[in-house]
Amino acid sequence: MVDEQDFLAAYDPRAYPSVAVTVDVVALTIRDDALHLLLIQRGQPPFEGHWALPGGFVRPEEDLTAGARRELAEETGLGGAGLRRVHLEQLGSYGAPDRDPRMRVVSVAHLAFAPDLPDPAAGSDADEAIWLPVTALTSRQLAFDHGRIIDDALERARSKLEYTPLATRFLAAEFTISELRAVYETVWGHPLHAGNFHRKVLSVPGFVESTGASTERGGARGGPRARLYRAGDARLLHPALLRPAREETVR
Amino acid sequence: MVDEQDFLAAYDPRAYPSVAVTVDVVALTIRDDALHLLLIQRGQPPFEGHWALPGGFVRPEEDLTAGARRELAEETGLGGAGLRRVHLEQLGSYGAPDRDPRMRVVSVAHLAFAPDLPDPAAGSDADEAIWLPVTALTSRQLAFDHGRIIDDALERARSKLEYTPLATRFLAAEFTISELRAVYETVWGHPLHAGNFHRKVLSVPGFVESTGASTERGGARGGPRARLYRAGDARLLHPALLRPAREETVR
DNA sequence: CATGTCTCTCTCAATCTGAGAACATCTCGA
DNA sequence: TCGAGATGTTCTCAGATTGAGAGAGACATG
Repeated sequence: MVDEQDFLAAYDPRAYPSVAVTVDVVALTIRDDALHLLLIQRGQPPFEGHWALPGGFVRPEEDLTAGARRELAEETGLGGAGLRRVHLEQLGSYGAPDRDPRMRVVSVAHLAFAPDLPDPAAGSDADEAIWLPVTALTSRQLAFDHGRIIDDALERARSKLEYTPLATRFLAAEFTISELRAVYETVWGHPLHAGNFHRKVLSVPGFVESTGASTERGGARGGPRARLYRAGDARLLHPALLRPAREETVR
Repeated sequence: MVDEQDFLAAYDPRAYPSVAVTVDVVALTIRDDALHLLLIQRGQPPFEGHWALPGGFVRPEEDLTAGARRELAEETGLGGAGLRRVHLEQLGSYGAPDRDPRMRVVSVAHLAFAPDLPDPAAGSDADEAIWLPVTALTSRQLAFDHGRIIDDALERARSKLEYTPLATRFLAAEFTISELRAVYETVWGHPLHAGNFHRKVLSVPGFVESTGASTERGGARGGPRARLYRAGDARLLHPALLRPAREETVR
């Protein structure tokens, strides 16, 4: 069971064939009531012209999450203050031996939830980064195994909204219950009952807290001014805000 | 933002400083109504004499999960057939720059649920592997950041029992509802109401299916023979089997 | 064979959810 | 300026789910 390489590596990991480690980020935001993610069109082979997640090699002195935060900052043009409202978590690692034709590359994928951000400045990095609606993904060619990473990320995002208050990270610091509901409807992909959602959000301890203020105007198409809330101090929703039953996905 | 190394790596990842990638496995099982995990006492520095998770370097031709499965097989002595009943999933990656004093090592941690297995054969691998009760962890010195990995794994395990039927992976192919309840009580660390648990398990579609048979004898301390079930075809529990409220952990 | 344990079912109250409705407030176009 | 329509918020009510307790019957042990 113990081969020569393992034996050497036990004393000195440098004796083992090297692997490159990258961090990739699935950055999600909501624009015009549609879920968007940040993609970059590749300028060189492999997969030249295909779309890829923002990412790059981990630097020697930085932690994995720090690398992801750096990549996100580079591609969005966001500074330290702006990044603070962005949620970033590790999604998982992807390391199939043939996922990069050049050499063995293990990618540590991350997932980010961001409020609506301006379009990336074209000159901030060498490549062209854009916010693409997830519904437009099928028409784009994706590089490497990024299609699978994105699928996993979207499912994680849907799931996270159920038991964490992270939906608020898609919104400004102050928001209305209806705006929060729109986040859920966009990420989950189906409408929710306004009254029941309202009741549920206010009943979960620490989900949101009232600012006391209201919006300046009513809704664009009518309706009264809405009360404003900010994110509460809960890290988990209890009881959770569950998606309606989805029998198909269960088996 | 684009430094020399990034620039080179864009064309050839080999130009980038190398990182070692390992897979580690937090293998959990239940013995004598106590949660145990597989640990190995290290025979060489660094952390000589400390306890570590089974793991090792990823081989060039194997996927991450395949590497974890191989490590698990080596340390448990389990063959292909035995491994099939073991649940294995990726937990997350740990890559703090200083987590291994020798060089930059990124570890892709995995989580395994196994039925009660025999003690590892002493000669199956160079190191001494044992099943240690998780309650005894505080008295052992753990190598690297394996303490944190184990903490994360235990929390993941507790959470997984809520919304997946994976508790059955701790049991033999056929089991009683009481044995299943014992798994939950062991992993969650507190007793459950027998009647309500029974009702819930049978009401969740696809969680368990009846074999029609019953145990040969009653319980060791009395009681009727119990009906036997096997795992159903559900991959998710819907509605979930939630832990009782835990206000403390929420904020 | 008496005692205590355990499986399994049942009841009841409390809570939560889904669906619908009521009502006041506001925007917009006629 | 006014009416129509949309929206925010609160209620009601029925159905489902959960927590707690109780009880009938089967079984091991001494």
